Amino acid sequence: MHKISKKEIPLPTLARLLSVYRLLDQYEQEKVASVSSTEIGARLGIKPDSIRKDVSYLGEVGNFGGGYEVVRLKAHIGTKLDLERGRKLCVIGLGPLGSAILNDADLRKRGFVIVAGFDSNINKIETITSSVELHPAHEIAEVVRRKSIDIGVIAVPGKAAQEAANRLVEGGVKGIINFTSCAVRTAPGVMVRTIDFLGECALLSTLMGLEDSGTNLKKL
Amino acid sequence: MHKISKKEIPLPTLARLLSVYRLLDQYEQEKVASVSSTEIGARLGIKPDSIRKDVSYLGEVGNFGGGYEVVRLKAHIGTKLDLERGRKLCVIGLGPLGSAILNDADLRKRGFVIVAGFDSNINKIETITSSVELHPAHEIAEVVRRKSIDIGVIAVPGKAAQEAANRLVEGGVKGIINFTSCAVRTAPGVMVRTIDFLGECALLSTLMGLEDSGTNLKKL
DNA sequence: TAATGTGAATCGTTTCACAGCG
DNA sequence: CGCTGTGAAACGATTCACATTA
Repeated sequence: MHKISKKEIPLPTLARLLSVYRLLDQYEQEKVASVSSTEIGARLGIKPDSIRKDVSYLGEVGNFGGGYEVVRLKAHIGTKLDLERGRKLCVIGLGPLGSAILNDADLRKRGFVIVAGFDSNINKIETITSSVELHPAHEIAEVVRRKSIDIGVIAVPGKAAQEAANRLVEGGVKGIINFTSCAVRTAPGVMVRTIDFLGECALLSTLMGLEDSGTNLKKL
Repeated sequence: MHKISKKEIPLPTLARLLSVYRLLDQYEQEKVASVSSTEIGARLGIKPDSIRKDVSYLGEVGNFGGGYEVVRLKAHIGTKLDLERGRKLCVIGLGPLGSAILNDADLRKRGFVIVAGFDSNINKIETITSSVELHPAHEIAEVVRRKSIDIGVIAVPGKAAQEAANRLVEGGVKGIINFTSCAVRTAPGVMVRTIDFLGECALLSTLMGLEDSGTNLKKL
């Protein structure tokens, strides 16, 4: 089987494929047998064309005239993208946000397990009740290495983000989720995704303030 | 002055401009007088070319040969994009995530004020301690309208997201931040930004699993 | 007939390269 | 001379249109 590479599949396509996969999981539980690109698109707010092209990056799998078999398409995407693999995460920063993530039940359902939490404040480590092992921040690199943690989630104040990232990279993580508004630099090969709530608020607010300038109506 | 419209400024540019603005704020506090596109870019992980083009969407403001005056550029961006305007937010869903957002101090610093919180569980409303007014979920539309809330933050379980969005739109919000993995549909004119932690984890994990296929080295 | 799969056209963004200015 | 500002070229993703097939 041909192993897919980053180069041959656009990032937006990958992101959409993942949400299609989740949707298919729902359909599967609801015992739906088959769906069309139109139905999937309507449900996800994506054009059917796009769904079809996205799916076709992974090879043919649909039934001409009869849409996609739910089980088959799900398996197809899952296999090609190796989605059922588990990942070990850790959370750095145990403020309200970090604590919320620690106890997030949805992660587990998708194969993500949080195996450690860190904070520079020793009090918090002793106070917080959680099923996850908690450690002081200076042990990040060591624990990440020892437990072979794949992904680090940074939930510290902005100023401490780069330092946290450095320790994670030192420990050998291959991916980082950064909840800070601050850009973090890492070694090549370590992927970073930033989730910037404040930034999204600002973007939304700005968009709301700009002129619409002309109708968006294409056809009447 | 020419009022900028959504059509004439690309979304990615807008997002970058907002982070430039935040960076300038920092520089201003550090009493830095001027910066070049190269410095800004290095700090933000963006190419200098891009910074210059982004800035130039708003008109000329730099000093040829001498970079940008921090104060002037900040004012320029701030004015053109009307960034100092305040916005009223509300949070729907007072689980760990929603509660974390309620107490987020950074929002205030940027002109965002949370003026209401909602949950369908009456117990939570009575239990949670917060400076924000809390209401049962069935009052969403009414309170949003009465307080002229601009933005609704959805922090409920996925299944309840669409319903929450409907109530927000009914109340007249102009923007929604959706922390759910589920797509929400709204009336035209109401902007939605989705922050999907689980999705980001999945995307990161998948990217980590794909082949790099060939070096990325352009020049040696 | 009702859907998929896909080259080709289109659209939008980024990058390039250099003219212009202090 | 250094750095901005900007048309033009390159790139990447989306949309279109239609041939294809159960």
